[in-house]
Amino acid sequence: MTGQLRADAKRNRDQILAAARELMVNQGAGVPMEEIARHAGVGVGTLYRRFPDRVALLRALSVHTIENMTELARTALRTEPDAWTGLSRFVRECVALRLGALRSIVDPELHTALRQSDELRSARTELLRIVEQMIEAAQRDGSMRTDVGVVDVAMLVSLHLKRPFDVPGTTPVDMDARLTQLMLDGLRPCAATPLPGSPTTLADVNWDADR
Amino acid sequence: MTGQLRADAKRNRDQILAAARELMVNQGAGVPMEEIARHAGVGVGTLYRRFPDRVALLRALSVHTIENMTELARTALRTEPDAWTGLSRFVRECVALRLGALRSIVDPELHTALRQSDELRSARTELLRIVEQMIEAAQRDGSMRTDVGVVDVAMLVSLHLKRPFDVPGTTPVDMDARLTQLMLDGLRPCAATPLPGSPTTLADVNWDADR
Amino acid sequence: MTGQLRADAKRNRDQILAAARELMVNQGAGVPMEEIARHAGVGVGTLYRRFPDRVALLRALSVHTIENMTELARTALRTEPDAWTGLSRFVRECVALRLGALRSIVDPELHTALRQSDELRSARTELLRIVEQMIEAAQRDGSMRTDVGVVDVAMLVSLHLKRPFDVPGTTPVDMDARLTQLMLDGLRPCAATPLPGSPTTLADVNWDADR
Amino acid sequence: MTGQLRADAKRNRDQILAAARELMVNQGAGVPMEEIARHAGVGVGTLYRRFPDRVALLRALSVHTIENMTELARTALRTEPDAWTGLSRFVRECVALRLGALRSIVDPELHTALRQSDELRSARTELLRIVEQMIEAAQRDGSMRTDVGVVDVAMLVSLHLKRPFDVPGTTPVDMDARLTQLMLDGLRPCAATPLPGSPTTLADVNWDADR
DNA sequence: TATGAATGAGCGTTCATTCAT
DNA sequence: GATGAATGAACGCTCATTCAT
Repeated sequence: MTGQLRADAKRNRDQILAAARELMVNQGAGVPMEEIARHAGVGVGTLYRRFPDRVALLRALSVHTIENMTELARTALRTEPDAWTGLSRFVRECVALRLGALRSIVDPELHTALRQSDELRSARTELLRIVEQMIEAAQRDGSMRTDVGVVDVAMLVSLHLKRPFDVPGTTPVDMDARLTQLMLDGLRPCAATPLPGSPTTLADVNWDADR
Repeated sequence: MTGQLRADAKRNRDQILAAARELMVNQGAGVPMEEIARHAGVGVGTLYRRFPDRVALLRALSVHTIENMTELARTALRTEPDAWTGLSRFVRECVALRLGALRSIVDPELHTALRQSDELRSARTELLRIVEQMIEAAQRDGSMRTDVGVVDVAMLVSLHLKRPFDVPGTTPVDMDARLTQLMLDGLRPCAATPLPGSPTTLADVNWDADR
Repeated sequence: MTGQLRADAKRNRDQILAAARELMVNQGAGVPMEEIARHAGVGVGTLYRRFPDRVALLRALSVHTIENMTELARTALRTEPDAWTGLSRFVRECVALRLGALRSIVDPELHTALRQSDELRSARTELLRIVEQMIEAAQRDGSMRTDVGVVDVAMLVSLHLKRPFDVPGTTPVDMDARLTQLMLDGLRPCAATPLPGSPTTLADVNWDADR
Repeated sequence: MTGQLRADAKRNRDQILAAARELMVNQGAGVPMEEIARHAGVGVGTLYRRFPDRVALLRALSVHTIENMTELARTALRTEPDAWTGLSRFVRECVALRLGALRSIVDPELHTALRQSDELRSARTELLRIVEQMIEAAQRDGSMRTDVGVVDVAMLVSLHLKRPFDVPGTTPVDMDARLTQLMLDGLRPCAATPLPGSPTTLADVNWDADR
């Protein structure tokens, strides 16, 4: 009985998240709440019942997204023959799906609000730990330069999540693939020019300063 | 008399552009027009007299910015010993100054509006031509991979114009330098993995499709 | 079976009324219906089943309150040695319990809606009749000025139902007692300054004009 | 030149305050801002330009009102033959004009916000000082009971600012006069029943606790 | 010509009420 | 009969743009 109700509610929640993801990734985090509701096929009231305000919605979306990414990372690590291939695949998938794009779209004020969330914090840490494993393995077997850490890679990927402009004469999907490959090549040991500073790893970061 | 007035007017215009640049780069293209006017030390009315609406302001700002970049590119080309060094310097300068950041901040709707401008179009072409010279020279002397074109590089740089998040435990300026270097290393011939598609050069692009 | 249900229903009804009274007296008649329901430990649906809208709830609440007051008046009349003492006690009790405060909290629009109720009308008449008895007796034995009627007293008391501001340095309960005493002293014959108009009694009032 | 503009602006400001006073006194402090604007003959934007939010409007209104009251008190003190007559006149005028009614209409939350204002605080103190002079003089010459202080009187008057219900068969203005007279008679020495606590004067009150 | 006042459309959010479960 | 999810109208407030001075 409650199960039924919950099913409906759950479905609504999911539709809202899906609509929000699509609209926010394409048009920025400022999309009118009403438009999100409309796309999800519900009234604004329903949206607000699930997510008390825009920040809450963004938070839920971010956690959801990060969990998707974690899943992708795990699969890549498990499935691919070596760490570097796994990492490359993971990065390509993130870019293709624009997973995580939200973090980069958010305006500074919202961004600050987001950082407060413990749930987000721990989801992020879990993800980064897995990516760090891939990186360390790749560095150990010599397929990746050793002067970069997870945080460097995360920042790099986050830059690539912005959808590039449409340039008439090119196809966006090709452009994406080319840019991503250029980024990956920059992580290889061969061309490595010494970097200023030192690799930024999970251990270096004091996330608590966020609080 | 008119000379006086024109001087004043010019000054107003410049102050407005400066204020707009600073505010928009830091807080996004959505900054209230009134705040821009206040920072520029003029009334809103004056702002609107110079730039009939937000898009016009953005357009002027973009042209101005591109002209700055062109200047930087020219100087780098003239001053540095070889093309690759010139290109690297130019890229680092653009990133450091966030020149061009506006294009990437702008929301899609504004972006479309911007593309309509002939003035912008020709300023951009002029800039890209110079960068293309650097690229071709660097490719000729073997210091740069040959499967990329100006447009690829431009897209790549534009991704790096987004200001990265503050990660507690790192300094933004270091982070910038590291990420930029990684991007540049990806453009070197040594690690080059074959790219899908073909290098996108000025000649390949049909800008007219924008109209 | 039905008995069970009715008992439950009755209990729900009472809980709702109690919650509504408490919240409305303290926070005004505008309290969200959902908050009332929550405080009563029921769902909104249940609240709306019992009371089709806010006005109906208010009406029930008012009737209930007036019945309480009637009870107090009866007891005071029966228990106290003389009419004036009885009246004073009744007034003090009403003020202390903020009985009737709802009438004064209600915004004009709701107020108009309330007046339509026959049930309310007759409960009120019953109460006023008893108070009138006390007044007439007190006037007869010389302990109360003779130029006032029930309606005057009722209006006066209703003014005193508004909770006074907290003034730092005073205790609300003391303040209440002082203000109430000042009001009662004004009803004594001794200081009586002639009043404009004539005493307003039950007989003078044409309640039907409300309809 | 600015004078002209200011004249217009000033006129708008005054119209807004007048509209706000009328609507708030009659319908509570919750009147839609848009309705206030409409009554004032301006757009909402204008209202918000003058008063950044509802609290600011209420604050301005309160200060304005208190200043009116101060003026009335001063005149009464100067003009009437003795202090008691002056006080009576002042009280009657306040009631007739519903001056100060706003303080009593305000919902608790707004009320708290209002107390923060230094401007309001000092206007109020100035008013209370003058009323205190009248009270002390009246007490000295034996025309007023000595167990009450300004704060008691202020609270009493504030209760009487609530507009009484329309009772069919009575005229509101008569009702006002009768109720006010009853209040004043309660302040006379003759019928005085000892009050609990002690007179609350300006000196007793620790307004700073508000901050 | 520069100013900043005025306008009103638009967005975020709340809440009374309805209705499917 | 009880529940609480869904709806949408309404209100507070902001900001782009216009226009009187």
